[in-house]
Amino acid sequence: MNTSSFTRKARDRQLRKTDLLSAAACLFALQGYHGATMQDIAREAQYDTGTAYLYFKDKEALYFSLLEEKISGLMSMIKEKTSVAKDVREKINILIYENLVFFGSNQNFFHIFISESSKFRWVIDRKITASALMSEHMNYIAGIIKEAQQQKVIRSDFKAEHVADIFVAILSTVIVGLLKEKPSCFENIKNISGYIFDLFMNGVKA
Amino acid sequence: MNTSSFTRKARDRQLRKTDLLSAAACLFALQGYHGATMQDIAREAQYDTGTAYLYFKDKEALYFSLLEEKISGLMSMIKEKTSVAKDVREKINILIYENLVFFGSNQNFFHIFISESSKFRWVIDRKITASALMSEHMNYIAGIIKEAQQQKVIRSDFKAEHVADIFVAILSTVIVGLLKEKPSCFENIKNISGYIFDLFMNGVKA
Amino acid sequence: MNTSSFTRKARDRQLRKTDLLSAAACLFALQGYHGATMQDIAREAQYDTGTAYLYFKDKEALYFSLLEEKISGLMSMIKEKTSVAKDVREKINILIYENLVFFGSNQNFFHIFISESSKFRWVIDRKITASALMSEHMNYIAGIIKEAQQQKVIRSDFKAEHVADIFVAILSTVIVGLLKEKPSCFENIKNISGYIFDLFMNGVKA
Amino acid sequence: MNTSSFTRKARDRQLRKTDLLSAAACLFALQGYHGATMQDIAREAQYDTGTAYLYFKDKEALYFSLLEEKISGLMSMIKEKTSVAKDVREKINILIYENLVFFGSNQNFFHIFISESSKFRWVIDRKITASALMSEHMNYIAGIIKEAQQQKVIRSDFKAEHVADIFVAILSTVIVGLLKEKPSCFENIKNISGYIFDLFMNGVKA
DNA sequence: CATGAATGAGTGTTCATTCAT
DNA sequence: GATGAATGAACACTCATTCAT
Repeated sequence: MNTSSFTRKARDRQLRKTDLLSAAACLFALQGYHGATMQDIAREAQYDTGTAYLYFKDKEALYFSLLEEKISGLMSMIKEKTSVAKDVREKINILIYENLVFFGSNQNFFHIFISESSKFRWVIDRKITASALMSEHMNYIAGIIKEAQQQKVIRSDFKAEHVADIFVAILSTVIVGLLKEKPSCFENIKNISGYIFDLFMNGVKA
Repeated sequence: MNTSSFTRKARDRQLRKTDLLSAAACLFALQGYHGATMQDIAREAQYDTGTAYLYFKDKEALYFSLLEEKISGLMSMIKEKTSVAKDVREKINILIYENLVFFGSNQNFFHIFISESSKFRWVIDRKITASALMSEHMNYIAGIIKEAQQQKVIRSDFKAEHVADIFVAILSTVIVGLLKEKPSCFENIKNISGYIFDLFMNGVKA
Repeated sequence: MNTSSFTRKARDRQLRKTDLLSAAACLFALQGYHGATMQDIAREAQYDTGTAYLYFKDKEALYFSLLEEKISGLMSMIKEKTSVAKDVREKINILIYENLVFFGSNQNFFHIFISESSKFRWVIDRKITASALMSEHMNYIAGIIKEAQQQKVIRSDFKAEHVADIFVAILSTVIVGLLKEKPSCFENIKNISGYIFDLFMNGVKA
Repeated sequence: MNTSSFTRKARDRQLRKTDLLSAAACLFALQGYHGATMQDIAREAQYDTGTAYLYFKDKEALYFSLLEEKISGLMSMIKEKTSVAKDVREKINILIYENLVFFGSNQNFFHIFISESSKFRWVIDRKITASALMSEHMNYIAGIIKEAQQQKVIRSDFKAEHVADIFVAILSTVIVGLLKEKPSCFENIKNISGYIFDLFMNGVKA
């Protein structure tokens, strides 16, 4: 009984957090970090202002929780899917494909993601904060790139980390383009994946 | 006499504006648009709060002036330098080189530039503002890409605008990498330019 | 339960508003619209700065709420009391009497009222705002005057609206005199009413 | 030479003051004391901001100079014209007539005048200032009323000061009405004067 | 003396955060 | 735990006033 009650409590708590994080994703994406107010977010999630503070220490914590939740979701999905790849080329293809799938169904979060990518550091109230998750994510990709370099699939004259950055930059740029044109066209993802892989591997020369 | 006095006044005015724009570049880069206060910016430029408002209608105007001044500077430099290129490959090379030169000596502004690039729209106080300058800049690059496509230098299966976006993304990513590692290493720009051109044209395959 | 809780909340809210309106009446009367700061008003009502904004959108809204509340209070009292008058002379007498009673116990507001009466228009930040309430009040009085004109109690060679203006001017002037001399002497209102009626009807000739 | 130079200087100085006072009259009338800025007033008079401070200690001084200049102009005119009256009834008639003439050609100032009349006291920056000129003006009128009372032209059961207040209130109210309807109809002043005298003396009864 | 740029204190307003109910 | 009113520090922006030229 205790256990189940504890479990239910914990589950409820997680439920509330998820509600708030969804609302936050929506509003941070639309209005930016500063433009979205805690009251707006709470109300969007159909809670009251103070309630948000029962689940998140402050606005920053809410923001980083959102980042953390989404990125770790993306990472675990990627890890799972890439683990079955027969070679590193397929791994990269899966990486691209899964990113497209993920951001296709997390379009709000994508806005936050790229805004975050473009930051070297996070400054709030003169206090610098870094997003550890973001680095972890980049490191994982860099790991795959390194593997590809060792297998002579990818040139080795650049550091894997840099190549990873460029990989993400190209991927993000294509997604931005897709979202600008028709947000719903995340259907033929298979094709788009292929294009991106081609672009990344072979560049743009004729 | 009148003329010289007018000239000096105009020059002084421009001087003050430049002071403020430099301070703004520094603080907007470090703290972001919302994080930087007008008071901080004014004080950084060694003026008083109200003085800033003699030169810029409001915070937004200061921000967009900064954007405008820098981007139009970058654009005019690029236009001038690319105009002497003997072919489109050289044009692209110059484009890369001049971007590196420019952002090497406008590192503060670079932070703002990429943060701005990553915005689909600008939301301030629920009012959406678009940066026309940014589009103009991208259009110019897209023009060069289109030329390259017509001359079969760049593949034609992507729209020029998308290729331009990817070009800027790769360029920016490399600059970010350079700034992260050693902000001063903008010396061997020639080499770096070559790498970027190669990356852009041929991709990362081994 | 819900109902009572709702009622209490609504009542509390009204209580807060009333507190703030009283403080506003006091400070606007003493310092004028521009002289009184929101901080002063809030503090006078023993709230903090931001609290005032929970109840009134902005300073102007607070000011006009005050105007509205008081004038509509005055009007409804006048309407009620004049409705039982047996003839139009008595109506006018009641009008005078009730004005004296009202402004005797709303002396702060009286300062605002006459300052407002002396305005042709309201200019805040280059934006013109008119006080509809004030016109309504004047129209009601003009209605009574018109009645008196039709019953040959008041001369008909002036437009009722102008006579109403003069009526209010005389009334206000007498109240100003009373307040200047001894703010507490609103006791023998009956007598004063008579004097005013006489003055209004018969003028000052010997 | 010294003398004439001194004279010219003094005259020039007076000229500048007059320019500024006219501009002030216009802007204070239109925008109110707080709404009109020193810069606006100076520019309206075609001077620079600082110049205004060479002639007036501060904004308040400018405002009160305006009041003083106009009211003393009005008073001296009234004194001159009433001095030739053959009896006190004619004095009062002249008083009315000259007020209409004066405010007809000083419509801007009239707005300021009535706004000032409706003030018991002047509060700027928590400092109370009284307008001595205004009292003097009222005292002069009260003197005429007293004379009329002694000559049994006006009833003696009210204090002369109160009757003077009522006199001014009626006069102002009529002027407000005229300005509202057609600012230019200050032509048939003779007629209007007669109406006002009648109203003041005999009231509004049929 | 005239100028008008610079000053900086002060205002209205917002919003992250707290806490009594 | 949930609420949402209260808080108060912080911000953008204004404008009377000064002072170097």
